[in-house]
Amino acid sequence: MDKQTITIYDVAREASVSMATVSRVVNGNPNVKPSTRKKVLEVIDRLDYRPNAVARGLASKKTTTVGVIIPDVTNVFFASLARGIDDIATMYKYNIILANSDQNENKEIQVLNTLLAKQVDGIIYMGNKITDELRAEFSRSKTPVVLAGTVDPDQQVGSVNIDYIAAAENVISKLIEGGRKNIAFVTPPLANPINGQYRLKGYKNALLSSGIAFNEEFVFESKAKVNPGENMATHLIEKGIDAAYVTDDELAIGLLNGVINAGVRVPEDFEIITSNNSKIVEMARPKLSSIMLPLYDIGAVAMRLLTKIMNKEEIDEKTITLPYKVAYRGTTVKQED
Amino acid sequence: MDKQTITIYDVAREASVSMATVSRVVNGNPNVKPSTRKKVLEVIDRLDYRPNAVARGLASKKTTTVGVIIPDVTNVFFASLARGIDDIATMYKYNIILANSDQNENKEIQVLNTLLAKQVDGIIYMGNKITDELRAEFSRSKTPVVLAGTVDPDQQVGSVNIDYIAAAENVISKLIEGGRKNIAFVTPPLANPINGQYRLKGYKNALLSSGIAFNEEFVFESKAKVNPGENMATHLIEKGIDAAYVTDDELAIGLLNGVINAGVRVPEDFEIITSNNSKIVEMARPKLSSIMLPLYDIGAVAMRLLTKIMNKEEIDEKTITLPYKVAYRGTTVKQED
DNA sequence: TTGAAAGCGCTAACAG
DNA sequence: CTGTTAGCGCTTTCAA
Repeated sequence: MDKQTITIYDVAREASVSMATVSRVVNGNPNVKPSTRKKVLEVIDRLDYRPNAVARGLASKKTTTVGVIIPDVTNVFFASLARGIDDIATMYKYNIILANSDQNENKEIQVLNTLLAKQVDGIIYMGNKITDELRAEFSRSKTPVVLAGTVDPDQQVGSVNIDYIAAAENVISKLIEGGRKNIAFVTPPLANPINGQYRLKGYKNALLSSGIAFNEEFVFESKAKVNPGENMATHLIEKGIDAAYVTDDELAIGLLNGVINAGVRVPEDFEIITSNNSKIVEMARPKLSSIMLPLYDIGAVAMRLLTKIMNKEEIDEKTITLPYKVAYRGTTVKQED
Repeated sequence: MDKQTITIYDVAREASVSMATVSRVVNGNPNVKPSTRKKVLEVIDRLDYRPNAVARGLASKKTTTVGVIIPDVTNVFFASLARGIDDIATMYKYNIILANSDQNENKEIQVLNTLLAKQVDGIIYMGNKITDELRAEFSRSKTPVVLAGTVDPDQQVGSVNIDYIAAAENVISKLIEGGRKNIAFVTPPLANPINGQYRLKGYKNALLSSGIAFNEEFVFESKAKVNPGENMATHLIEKGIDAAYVTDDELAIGLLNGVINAGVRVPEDFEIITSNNSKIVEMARPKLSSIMLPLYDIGAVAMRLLTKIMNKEEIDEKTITLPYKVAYRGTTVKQED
């Protein structure tokens, strides 16, 4: 036979109290006489009783678990956000159900639905473009949603990001000040508004204020992987590119390696600055200069915001913009700020 | 008011059947007259009914979610395993609750308990050493556990790994054949039996069969990070090391960069071969030679094994050893197998 | 093929 | 400070 699972009822019987009282001590309700509490606690310990969270969830309509939709855990960028999310979740007694979406729209909808079926108390979404269907699903359920490292131009739900436009503009301006004229904008699909709208806008702004004409040929779109980055190097060099602002770290390290392999000196003849400051930047040689996106913090703050919403606390501003810095390392001439 | 959550009861009423019947169609029970099924399905669609998984879990005692204990999602090695786990989990209609443990014993016990409280149907554990307390908890509950990329010398629970001893012995022998005499064993804490027992044993075996004496001074223990690896480089060089077998990819890329920065040529004067073949190997320049640990597969197979156990199917062998290959790339003189 | 009814283990009024 | 009593939304016998 199975070891009989022991319930709140068993504890109540053994302690000669009602299950309501047991429930109270389990939930830390102060309205219990110390001696009673002690007695109950003893029995709980003796019987090795463990409250059934599922039953709890059904009765209280709260599961203390939040759903996290992530493109791919294997991507250091998102993994770092996830780590921030989980730490804060744990701090507030929540668990996370992690689901990979591969940025695939159907999968996202699908995953969202099973998350809602599981009655998660909230959802953190990381991804790309928020499609209309997804937005519709979000607003159709009353389950709160917060976006982490993901923008929704509509700002219907909470979100945590940095000012991508200003950050890009900032670093590109510095490149220009340093004398670079032919600066490439290297990025994964522009479909992601962070790249296609915000960062690209920062890039254009920087060019504009320096009187440099925007050249569509200097925008390179590719998969966010090392090899594509490495392979595109000669291509950029042939075009006379002398610096690149890259929006993904894997792409950046690939490009860096490709450029060096082609015999071009970095940073003397070719500068590179990337955007996420994930741990990849220090695996590079020379180490990659980068906008210091506070990855962990974005995840942590997003989760914190979500706890507030779930808790129905007052929110001053649900669209949060975190500060950022820039780390000038080995792939730029400028080595400090 | 809240939008009233619609229940199986509402569907039953609207469709003029009993909730039992609705339950049957929702669960794909064949004992329902096609016309009835059709009618119910229509109502479900019209009312946009979504079964409450929590209630389901309570009634059926199955949650279709498994707990995954991971040291740190941010670590590419574990993240890759997690990806394999999630994909197979999804395939079998399970969701995963992901919990970071930081290899911290208390946290692990703690996490395990909340996972059990949430009535997960199974657990996948990734980590380090299985402490006695943890093992005790594992066997105390009837919830099945499978280890992924983690060994338990006791083999009480299921596990998926490769033959770490043979793999290490293999690559180190090749290094010796190539003429290397002073080969370092560079590793994160030896407390993990994969490193401290298995791989180290392979290292010793290789030395032994070549008549080389084991030198304790050639074993370097460090954190599994890039910087420690980079910093230890000169240290190794001073000791006359001319090759290194590294058990962690981050450590390996750090060491590689450190060695090159010190002006030593790789692979001509110093060879490096690492162990996990995570995506880090191709971020290195030259690319890191590595034992091809089938990361994704280990996770996938572990989850598959778990589904079988949860399903109470016959298991031929719960201690699974996957095959591996070796990729000789730029950090070894030998460039093919 | 379908329905009635008894739980699953716990929370949350409500009463005392 | 403590007990009684309804449910929470669904699965699952057991009958019909």
